[in-house]
Amino acid sequence: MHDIRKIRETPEAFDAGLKRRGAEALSARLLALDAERRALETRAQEIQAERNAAAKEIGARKSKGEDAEDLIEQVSKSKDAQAAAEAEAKAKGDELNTLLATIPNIPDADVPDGKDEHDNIEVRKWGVPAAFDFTPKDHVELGEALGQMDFERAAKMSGARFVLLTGQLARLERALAAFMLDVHTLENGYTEVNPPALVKDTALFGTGQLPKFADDLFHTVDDYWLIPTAEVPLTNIAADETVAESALPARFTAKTWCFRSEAGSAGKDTRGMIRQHQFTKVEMVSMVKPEESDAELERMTECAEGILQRLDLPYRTVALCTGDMGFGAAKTYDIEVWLPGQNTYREISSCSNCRDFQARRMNARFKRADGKKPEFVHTLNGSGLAVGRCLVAVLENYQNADGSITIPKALLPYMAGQEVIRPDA
RNA sequence: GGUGGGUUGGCAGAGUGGUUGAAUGCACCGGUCUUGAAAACCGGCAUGCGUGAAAGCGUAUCCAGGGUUCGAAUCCCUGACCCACCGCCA
Repeated sequence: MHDIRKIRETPEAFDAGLKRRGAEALSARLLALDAERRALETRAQEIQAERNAAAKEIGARKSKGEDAEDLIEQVSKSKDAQAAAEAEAKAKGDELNTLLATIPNIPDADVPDGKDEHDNIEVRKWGVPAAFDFTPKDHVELGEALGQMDFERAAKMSGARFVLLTGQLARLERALAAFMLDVHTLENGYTEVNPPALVKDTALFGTGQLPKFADDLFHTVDDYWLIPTAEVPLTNIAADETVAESALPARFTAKTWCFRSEAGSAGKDTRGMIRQHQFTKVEMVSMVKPEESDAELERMTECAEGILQRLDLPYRTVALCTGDMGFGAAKTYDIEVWLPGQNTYREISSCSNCRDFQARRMNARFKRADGKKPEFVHTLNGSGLAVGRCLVAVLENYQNADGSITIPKALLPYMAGQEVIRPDA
């Protein structure tokens, strides 16, 4: 959500930012609504002030036992005019807010301009894809041959885009998530959270999924929404709160299921575990002071990359261009892991600085020690990592010629002594 | 799901429909006193919005939304949440 006062002050910069994202200039329309709203509000307040004064006078007269009928009659007349002005002001305000709520965040100055993912810029690359002396299989072939990854049975009960992991693969997924959580909590300073997976619409408005992207979400009949990412419950921890400066930075991590309708993705990544309606993800969220959010984005991205480094999975980090960034982000790094089965890098993490965009929507503030007015915090979120896709990466990168999977060293403590995953006996 | 009770400032807690943004206490900030501190005493102490160069002025806010009234923290209706008990339940 944007600050209308800031738009008032620098409308050109606002429109220029929208243009970089491929959106039309809106400041003129916003400022017209804003001016109308304020004029109507002032008029309503003037009428109200007169009525309040009259009501006081009536009270004063009555307490002295005097007659006040003339005033009562006079004041009654202004009632409709006031109600009308108030209603109009509210209508304009609603219109303004409705429009504001659908406007994406403005990209940072250093975000590369571009139309789509082809214009993203690689900022670094880590690791060297292994050379196989056989043709590497993709995770579907590997998992099904192991007899521990079953798309057909999942489809029987749930339809497309679900999977049933069993045995050692189910354990491997659990191991990955536990490993990530341990690193983030024990080494990276994040507090582990086990949050609700069903939330109200206000929470989704706060992080920016609503009102624009309802189609991407699952909605229950009794009006809950399934979270598409733990970013939603973790960031909303700060909603409607004003914390002390000393409480920042606040860092939270959670392993949750994420539920996405994938409404606009029909036909895309239909094979395998890459794009599912339900997947496990370990998420990181930070609330920081405005002057700290640039550094925090770098830090968070390093925390995510650290997981891949310790799993010895090759990856590259890209800076998203203006056209590929999410609604609430001012700057985003995607981390893409190497998948030998697809012979390409695929997104496994996305780390974003939302600045005060979400904080303003959910009213998340902090107060500096010097006692000045509360300010909005800056919020950041990043996957650390997408567990399902990480499982895919482990299978494809650690596969052996016979179809068995070597367990990455970092996961051995989580695998009950098992070093290699083989087909079920 | 049922019945009953509740929701007032940072906290606790008053508040006969009339000049109440709201008593009082605690906390907090400033001052007096003190070698220093404590105590005592004095004063201050909510937020949003509009307007204004500023001081200020106006307006709204006592869970939320409607209503009655010249006037609502106070009366009426609806809803949310909390607490207790009952039922059900991992």
